Amino acid sequence: MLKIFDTQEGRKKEFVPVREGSVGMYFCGMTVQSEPHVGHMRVALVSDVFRRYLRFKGYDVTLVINFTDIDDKIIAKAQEEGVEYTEIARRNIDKFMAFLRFLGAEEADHYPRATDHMGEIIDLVQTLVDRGHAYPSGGDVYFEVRKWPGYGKLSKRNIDDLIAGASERVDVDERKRNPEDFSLWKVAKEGEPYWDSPWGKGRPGWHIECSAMSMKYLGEHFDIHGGGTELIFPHHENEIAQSEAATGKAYVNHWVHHGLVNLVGEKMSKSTGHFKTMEEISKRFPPDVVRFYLLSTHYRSEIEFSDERLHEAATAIERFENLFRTLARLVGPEGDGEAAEASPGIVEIRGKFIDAMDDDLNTAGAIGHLFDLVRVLNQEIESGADATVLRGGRSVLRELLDILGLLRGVRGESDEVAEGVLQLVEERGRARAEKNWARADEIRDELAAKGYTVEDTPEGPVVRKLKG
RNA sequence: GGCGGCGUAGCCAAGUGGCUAAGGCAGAGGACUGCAAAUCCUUGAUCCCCGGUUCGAAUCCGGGCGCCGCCUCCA
Repeated sequence: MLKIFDTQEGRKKEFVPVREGSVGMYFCGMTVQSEPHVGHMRVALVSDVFRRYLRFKGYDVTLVINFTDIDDKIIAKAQEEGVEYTEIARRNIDKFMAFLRFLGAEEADHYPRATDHMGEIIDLVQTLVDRGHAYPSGGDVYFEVRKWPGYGKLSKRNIDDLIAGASERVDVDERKRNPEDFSLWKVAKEGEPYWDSPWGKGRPGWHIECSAMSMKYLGEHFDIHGGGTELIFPHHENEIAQSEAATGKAYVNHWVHHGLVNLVGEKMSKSTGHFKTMEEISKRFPPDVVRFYLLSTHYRSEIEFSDERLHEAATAIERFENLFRTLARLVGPEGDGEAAEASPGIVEIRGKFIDAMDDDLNTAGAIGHLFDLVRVLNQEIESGADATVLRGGRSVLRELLDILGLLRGVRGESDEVAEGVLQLVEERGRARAEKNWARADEIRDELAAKGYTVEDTPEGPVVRKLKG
């Protein structure tokens, strides 16, 4: 039975879809004010693995990831660079999409942008005004928080504490009836982009777009809404208030919040400039390494991103690659040849993997079981198990790796080698046949200098590229 | 000040009442190898501290210490 944690209830709940057989998921993607960083990749990965696993469980999944492509910072950045705000948005959205592909995340079904949904946003604001939950004031429109009794149920805060705690920071604005009210629509300042609305020229506040767009693509009540923990308050709290006040019904069943990605103990933050861009990461580490690393901690935990951690992940990943290479050598490529059912030990491990994933997507536990599976397969190889059994075991490993989206490109083929390398390997073979060990080792050093390592197996030498 | 989270072997990290506390990285010993590599075998934990509940707690409750996040744009 699949259980998924829900921030609102503060516990794992059995997953029961709103509509039988299908799942609607909405994740807050990014505000495209600056380049995507590793933190954004965690959303991409968490949503991707949720989708893969729910699909594995037989659901028809619709995934929506939004882009906030209009806000103060984007406008400021555009003015600073002297370009249209759309240019800033386009550039960063393109990068986000490129890194999704880099990581091997499947495309979402929809990537809605705020600026493409002004009609829906304005309609929703109007509904809230009509229902008495919001009020126009000086070209702005505000949500009246005190009129919504459920306010604070997600973030477990009450309004008075909020005001007291943040008294120095809450905007004091004479257009608001109460300091805790938040804007649904903001009047356009001179020189800013704007859209026409019943309240004059302006643009949406930050929170309303997610309500409008999620309900457009997934309905007024859907299954999973996700994002980073820092979005719990105020963004998601406000989203619940707006959406439920507008529709009069429950909005989301499972609020899924992943932990933040830190760099050496400190949160990455746009305001401090303390973050790593994906561009930097993608140049230095292969996709599987980044993916493996991000999945080796439970999604709700914080995770520290460091070179040391990434290098460990790279070493760990090699265990899988080595196994696939050995298997390809012994029993041929995947899909070829007769396969028997995997051995009982492997079938048991498969069950444990699924149990872990059923338990709120415990990818860290699941990966632990995967290493058990690797060991069992290596043991079977060592003990000379039948090729059909090995093929069966390999297909289970592949099935489970696919759920995590790992090692999809790794088929165990030999590495491409540069010119002259094979000749050296052959020469080394001759030297070894003549027991000229000194020459053989010398050639091995030469190969290492060129970036290759050679392993002697019963089936002959295997050349591999050294990992940089 | 308010709200919330975390503290498990050298490092990372599962486990949330009951078999010998997963797994990875690093380390040590062994097998295999001409030597390696890969692989296999063996090897490491007073579960932050102090009380309490319980037949039984890493796991629940109370207190303490330490670290972190949110309350303001942020995945």
